[in-house]
Amino acid sequence: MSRKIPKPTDAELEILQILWAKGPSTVRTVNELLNKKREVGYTTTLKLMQIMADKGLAKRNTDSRTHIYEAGVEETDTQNRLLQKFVDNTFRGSAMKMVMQALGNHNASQEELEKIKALIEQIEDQNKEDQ
Amino acid sequence: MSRKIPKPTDAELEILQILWAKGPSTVRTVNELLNKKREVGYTTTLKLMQIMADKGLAKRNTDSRTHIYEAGVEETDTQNRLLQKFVDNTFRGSAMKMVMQALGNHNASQEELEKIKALIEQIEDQNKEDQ
DNA sequence: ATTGTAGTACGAATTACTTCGTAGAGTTTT
DNA sequence: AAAACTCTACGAAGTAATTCGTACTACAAT
Repeated sequence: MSRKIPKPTDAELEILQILWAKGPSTVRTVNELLNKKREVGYTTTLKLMQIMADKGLAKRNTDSRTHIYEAGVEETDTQNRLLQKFVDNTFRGSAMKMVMQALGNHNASQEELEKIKALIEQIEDQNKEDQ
Repeated sequence: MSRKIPKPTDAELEILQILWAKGPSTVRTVNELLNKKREVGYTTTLKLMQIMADKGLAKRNTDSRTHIYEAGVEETDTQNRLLQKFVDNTFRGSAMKMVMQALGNHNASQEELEKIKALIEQIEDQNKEDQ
């Protein structure tokens, strides 16, 4: 029986970001990277990563004394789950409203805009096929 | 000295959504609306709204015995603040990545896509002016 | 072999948020 | 005017997340 993997908390997400970006890492490495942003004790990071391994958010290899951790969940999947919840909570479910605000806020470069336009066209084509 | 108004918690945000949607309301009204989604005790809602008034997230008129509450922060501002933080935490600051995922995920209607295209054009025009 | 360094395990304090019970005061109903 | 109801205030329990200290073990250096 594989238990369902829960949504990561904020601190867990911070660590996942590092594991996603760097791949398999030791606690020390992760802690050092975290400390570039804010001060965290080594055992704090260790404990969190142990909890994450428990929950299935991370996998660890305990063959050598120094354990190696890697992400146990996919970056994109996780982002999507969190995005869904965020849109519900903050934009009452209106993803479009959020997209509009994000676009309006952020200084989008021409290149980024092109990518979005391409994506929109792709979606439109698909909408047509569905008819 | 006006204290800085803090970021609303999840429960507070739920209440703000109601206040934004309905305008000035009593605790009873808010509680009844909340209870359409999930069971919450009256005094729980009351306490939260009192805390929100303390923090400045809500304003209240105590002229009559039954206090009237209204939102103390702007909907769009608040959404933007939360959006910023969410993008940082979850998408490592890449608003565009998030937009792409939101667009890809959500089944956008043609009408919505048109709105976004219009917005993009607007941004592009402005980008040109800036040169 | 002793000392120092790096690692895991884990209990427990701390902090933040949520929930509710109870008390008391003001209204309304009978 | 008593009873029933509605409201605010507020302490405090409950729950979840974060942080860290201490104990213990393994390895490395002297």
